[in-house]
Amino acid sequence: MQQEPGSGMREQALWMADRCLGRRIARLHRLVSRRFDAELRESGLTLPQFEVLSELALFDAPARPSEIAGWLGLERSTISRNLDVLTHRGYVRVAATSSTGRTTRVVVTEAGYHALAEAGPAWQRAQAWISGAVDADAVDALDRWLTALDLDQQRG
Amino acid sequence: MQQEPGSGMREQALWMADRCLGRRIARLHRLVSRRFDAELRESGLTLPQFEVLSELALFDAPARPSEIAGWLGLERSTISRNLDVLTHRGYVRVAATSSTGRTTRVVVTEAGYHALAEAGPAWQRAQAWISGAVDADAVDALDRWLTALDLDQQRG
DNA sequence: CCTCCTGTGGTGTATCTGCAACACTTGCGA
DNA sequence: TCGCAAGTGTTGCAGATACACCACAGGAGG
Repeated sequence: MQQEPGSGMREQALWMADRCLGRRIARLHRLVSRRFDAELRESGLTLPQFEVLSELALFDAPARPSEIAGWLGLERSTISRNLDVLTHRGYVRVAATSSTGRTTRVVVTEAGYHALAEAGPAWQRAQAWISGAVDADAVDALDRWLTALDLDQQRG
Repeated sequence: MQQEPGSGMREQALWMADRCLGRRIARLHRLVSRRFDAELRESGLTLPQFEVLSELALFDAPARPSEIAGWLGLERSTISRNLDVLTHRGYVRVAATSSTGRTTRVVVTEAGYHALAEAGPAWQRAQAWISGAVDADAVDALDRWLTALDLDQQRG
């Protein structure tokens, strides 16, 4: 610190780099995302599309696009485009529109449920690979993390 | 299952959607990534750039691009482009090239360490937000997950 | 009834990533 | 020494995402 300003900087940089959570979570996401995409490719679904379809199926009622965006942590615009794709394929159906033609509520069609079911084996392979790598505690930790961050984000 | 083929499909789809790990990890990544990018923006670094710089700093020796790609779970091509950007900004320096001009080894420059240190406060805000959401066990679980998947991927 | 204002859906643009393909290098065995 | 195979850095291309922005809807208040 006295004669070597670079030395202190370097120390701090290493400390940050070593414990950076963003780095680790991003790496986990890339590993998992690639695996899911590779497995799901044969079914024609990407992971984000699978996510949208899943959330919509879980909600089990006509949902507004902005709701879906909030659940998934995705941008509203991204949801809008993904819904376009899914609607075009017949997996999702517009349940209500405003007077100007904007879609206000969407639901999963029978074909959508069928696509999800058809992706089952591929999904299971990816899921088994990931869940088999660790114990159940890790999954619980992941869920706690998500709910905590969600609550925190809603407040601020 | 007898007269309602859609019923069984729907059940399976909900089961998958509910426990899908890809969905949850992707959501966590989006939340975390957005936060880091937002905080780091003022320092001019994106999360991936920060990751590359960090790994390189941790390695503390001239590293080959493909090594970095392996550590981060990123594509070689993505590393190549990010290194271009970082080199152009002076944060990274090419330490060795082949006869055809390909970069074979890179190191962090003094300016790179300086950039990392300068991003410290912003990084700490994002890091505190995320790590403050859960207990230390979750971080351990995350690390276990990464090492397990990494080992599994190296084998096959 | 009108105006403001918040929230929402959609579009344009820039950027980034991965995949596929290419050129080159490195190391091994004939 | 000469191929041949595996690995590496780079680039073209297609796809997806986020941010900024715009147009519209639904209330609150005058």
